[in-house]
Amino acid sequence: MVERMEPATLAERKRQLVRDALSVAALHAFAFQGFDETTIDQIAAAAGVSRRTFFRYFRSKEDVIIDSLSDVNQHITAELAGRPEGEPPAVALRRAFGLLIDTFTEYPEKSLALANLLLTTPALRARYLDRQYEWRIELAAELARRTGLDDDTDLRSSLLVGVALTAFEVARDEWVRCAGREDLNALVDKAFAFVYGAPR
Amino acid sequence: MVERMEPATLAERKRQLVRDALSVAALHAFAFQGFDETTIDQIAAAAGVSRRTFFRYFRSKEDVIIDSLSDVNQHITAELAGRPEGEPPAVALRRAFGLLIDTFTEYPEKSLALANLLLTTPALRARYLDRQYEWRIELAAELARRTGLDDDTDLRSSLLVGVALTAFEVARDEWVRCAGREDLNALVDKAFAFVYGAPR
DNA sequence: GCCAGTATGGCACTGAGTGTCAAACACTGC
DNA sequence: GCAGTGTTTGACACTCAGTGCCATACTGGC
Repeated sequence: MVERMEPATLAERKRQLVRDALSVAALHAFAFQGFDETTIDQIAAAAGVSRRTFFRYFRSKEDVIIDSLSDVNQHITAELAGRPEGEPPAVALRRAFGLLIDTFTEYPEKSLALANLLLTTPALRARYLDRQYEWRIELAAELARRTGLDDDTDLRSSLLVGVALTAFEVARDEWVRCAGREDLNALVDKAFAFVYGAPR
Repeated sequence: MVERMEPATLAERKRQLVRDALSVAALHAFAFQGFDETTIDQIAAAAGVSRRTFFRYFRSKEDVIIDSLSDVNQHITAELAGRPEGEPPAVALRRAFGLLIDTFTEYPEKSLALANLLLTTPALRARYLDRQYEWRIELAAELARRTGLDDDTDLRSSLLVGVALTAFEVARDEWVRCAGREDLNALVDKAFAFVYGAPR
């Protein structure tokens, strides 16, 4: 989940090493003693760097989590961009979200733990929702490009993305609520079918 | 906007007086020198109280804004609860949001300034979105009660509320984007018509 | 006028986040 | 191998957010 392809230079690989060490230390501390109870000093110490260095890699404690989600979001956006041109927006969005669902169902316990942490820690949830808000704008721009609409004068792409994200989030929340016992794909399908009731 | 009905006891009225003084001082400072640039010491000093007292009225700088929005949300939720039993969900939600739109169009400059502050200040936007998330759950519970559905086992009320809120937010964002030059009611109607496309 | 409850201010403390600077390190051409 | 350049790091100092604690002042009822 944290891994990425090897960069060219040694300096960058070293930098990535420190970043990963901080991520791992942070996630471990969050899981072990809670998010709010973990101080940045503890994370830095566990990763073997100074507090000041932590801030050279992450803007805040929250960003350790949020940044990794942004990577996934980026991935989904790229997937949407790669969907066939003629595909209806709702279908393209559903397919793109499929990637997200795959990462959820591939590591169910980890995903559930992360989602619980995200949704029950106020500071974290706020930052997460903010990130989703920005993502919604990015997705809408991509959808507007796909359909050839002017994103500025037309609300339709924003609405389509907003509705799709709502459907996904409600389905995911339900999946988290039942501790992953229901099938996430089926839940999302049901939610999409409901919000996109009649084809458009 | 800040006003509320006179409480019985004198102590409560006095308390409200301090709270209002802090609100006014904060809003003035935010407008005058920006949210991030305003310290809590400045707000407290401007309101004539100590920093410690500020925290006895608001949990944070953000909460000065967020708390007032929560009051409005509460109002809308009550309106939804009061809509006729037989009214379809989408219509009831649209009518309830009408109250919100009224407060926007009644004080357009103030609302636009507040919305801009809210959407351009990261910390504030995150807190706002978090509040909206909680509100969505409250509205869904109310809608479930109205329609006699079990909120836990049925995603439909959550989805209906989510879709309505998305429609409203996209319309409002567009209204803010065009600096209030378009009619907010018309924008929201258009958004609702699109997301609830076919009757269900 | 006494007593209980509450509001306030002052103080001290922890923790987040930032600017600055000097030392350590790696990478280049010579 | 060596000097020069650019980057990473740790250390220190500082501001500000947020909280606990306690002494004081004010308000109510009796």
